[in-house]
Amino acid sequence: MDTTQKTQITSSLSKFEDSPVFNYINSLSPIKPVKSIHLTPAFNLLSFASHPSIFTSPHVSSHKESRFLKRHNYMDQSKPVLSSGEGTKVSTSGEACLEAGQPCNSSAGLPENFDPGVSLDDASLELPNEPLRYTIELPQTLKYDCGSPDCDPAPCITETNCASESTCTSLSIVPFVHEDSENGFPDGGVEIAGISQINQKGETIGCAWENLTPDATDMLIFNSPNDSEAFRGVIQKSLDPGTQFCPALISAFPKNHITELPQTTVGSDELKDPSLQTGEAGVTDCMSGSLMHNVETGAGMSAPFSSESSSNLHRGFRRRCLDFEMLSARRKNLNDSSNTSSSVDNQLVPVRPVNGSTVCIVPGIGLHLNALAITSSDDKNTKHKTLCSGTQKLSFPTSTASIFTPKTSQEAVHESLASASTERETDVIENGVQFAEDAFQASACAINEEFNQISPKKKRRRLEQAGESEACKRCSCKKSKCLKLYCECFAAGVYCIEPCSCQDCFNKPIHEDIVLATRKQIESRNPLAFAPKVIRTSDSIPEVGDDSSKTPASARHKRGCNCKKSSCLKKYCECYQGGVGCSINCRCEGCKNAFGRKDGSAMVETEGAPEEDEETDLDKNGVDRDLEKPDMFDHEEQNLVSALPTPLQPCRTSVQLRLCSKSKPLGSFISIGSSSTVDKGQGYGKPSIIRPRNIIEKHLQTVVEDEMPEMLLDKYCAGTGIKTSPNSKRICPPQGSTPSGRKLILQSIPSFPSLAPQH
DNA sequence: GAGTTTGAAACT
DNA sequence: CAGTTTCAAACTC
Repeated sequence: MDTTQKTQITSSLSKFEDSPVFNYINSLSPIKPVKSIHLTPAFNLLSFASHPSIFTSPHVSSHKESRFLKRHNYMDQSKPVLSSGEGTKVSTSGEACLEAGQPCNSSAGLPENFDPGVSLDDASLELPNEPLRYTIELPQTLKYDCGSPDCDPAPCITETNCASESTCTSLSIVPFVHEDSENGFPDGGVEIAGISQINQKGETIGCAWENLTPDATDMLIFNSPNDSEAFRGVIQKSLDPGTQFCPALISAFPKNHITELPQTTVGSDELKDPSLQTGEAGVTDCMSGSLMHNVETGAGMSAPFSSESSSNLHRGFRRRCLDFEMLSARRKNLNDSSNTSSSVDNQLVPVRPVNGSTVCIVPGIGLHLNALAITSSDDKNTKHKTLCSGTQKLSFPTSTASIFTPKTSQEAVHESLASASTERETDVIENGVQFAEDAFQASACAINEEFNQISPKKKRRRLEQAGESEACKRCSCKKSKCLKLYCECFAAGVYCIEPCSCQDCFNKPIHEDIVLATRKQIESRNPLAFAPKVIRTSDSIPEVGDDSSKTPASARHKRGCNCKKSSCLKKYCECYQGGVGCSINCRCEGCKNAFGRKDGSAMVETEGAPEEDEETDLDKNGVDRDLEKPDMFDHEEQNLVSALPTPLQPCRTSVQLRLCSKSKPLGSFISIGSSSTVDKGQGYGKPSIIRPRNIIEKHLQTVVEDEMPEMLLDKYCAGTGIKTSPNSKRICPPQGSTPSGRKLILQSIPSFPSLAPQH
């Protein structure tokens, strides 16, 4: 722009400003023109990862976003500490913000003004109420903060300081931008806005703060022994009240939906915790889902700031946060785009669980999420142990439910879900739910991780021993560089994290390119390589069907096992580990799989009735079958409730696996049509075990798994003509893979979502 | 915590 | 496709 233009603009602006109309608008709108301008650029840089890359998402998008969000979170935490000064950072935008922030903090102590009272409160409280406005309001809050006398106009977030550093402003501004749609960041704006509407409040604030705080969170890695403890306290807090969680969920939900959710719980609880108040904003941001925020906030908050503890916690979360962020962003997008179902499909795959509530899974992200979910589950489990001694069953994985624990939360969720009449709404809600779950799980996992960080192995063992080892994926690869399927993390589509004890790990966001490339390679060899190992065969795969009965549940292992010495009674056996019975596909010797023997006899164990006709049964009513077998949990939560405590591990495993699959590619795979599949679905192998999990999870899991396989099969088998299973084991049914209904679903299914970025 | 066992994954 | 090797989880002590 030429100076002339600028001058013109400025002049015009001044005119406008002068005009009463402008004033009026100004009064109404929180947005400040100036900020918006700065922001746009910043945005680009920051956020957007936008697309989930294939695998994704985790890496790029997540990474970036995560950072973005993270900061927020951290900021909150750090806030108190901030003053200390981290001006040093320069590199990232966030860092830049820091600089900007510093001045603010130091200068005026603005932070306090800024956050605490107003912003936080508003955020937490208001969020539920006025989802839509958040975007707008946030800015306002910012304004207020900044604008507030306390904050010097100059130093604060506002333009002057930040101006130089677009990031800073950008963050705060973001919301504005979004609404204003001023910038050309439609996406960014949207996503951001979408990501955390709720967050926005906090975020916005958080942003500013974060900026101030900088990456400290990232940067700061403390090994404070206390962390765990601090965490506990926090976590417990967060966990205890289901209510808290609710808020998180609420936040997770699309704005529209949010309103529906019970607000009361949120506000009160969160507010109660001082810690929450302060820290949450940031946390929520990260979580986008806000799920995290409870936990984190609690953590962060609780520790009055031992930056250390909080930092650690955050770190742990971070990873998860990324996912969440991703999810949230996408969800928002979905919501936004919800109008255009098609678009949505690509990104999210709404699944309809039993209840009819749909769950959306993010494709690319899916992996992550899935992984997270899985991991989370594990983590959750672990947490439960530690945190909730009593409630083992509450598995985080199911996470939301468990987390929400309190019925209230769950109920609220359900209600919200139920409330949504239209599919979209349901979808959205579910997305929200899922998201929340994911976030939650992630958070949980993160927490656990943090927790566990001390000694991954030990923790791992503990968990495992506890039977929850599976929760968060952790690997200890030494030679594979975590770029092969040997690596559980990689196989699960997630990045390795701190708790991992791997060596020379390349499965990190930093090496995203490598990871993706490797994934592609592997997928090229075996398209199903990253598909869930456990598939619900019954419907989809008749082949097995022949003796579908094999697997107790409708679920089966994708390739089948090849056990020779373990008699399929140990986790060495993937079928057993997945909580499913062995099937024809298995080449095991001396199969004694408790979930169902290869010959089919075993299956009986669980049930008396053969599953054979799962297809028929499922087709008719997946439920029926399930009913027969506890294994199957259909989707129904009911079953869960009744669920027996069978071998937890298997359950978990199965669940986890499913989750993983889910998270991975599955998400992407799952298509809208899935509903049908879901219905059928159930089948986890011996799901009975699984019950503990939340309903939601179940739904998700079931859906995902079931569908995935089918989809995969269909795709590969029918669609591509590739019949093979990766191993050459029959994945595709010789005949027509799916009997009737399923195929439809498959078609709808996007494609192999797998990690691979866009093929 | 170290070592062994096991079976999937990868390689030939 | 089958056999072998590599690898890391699962398991045991």
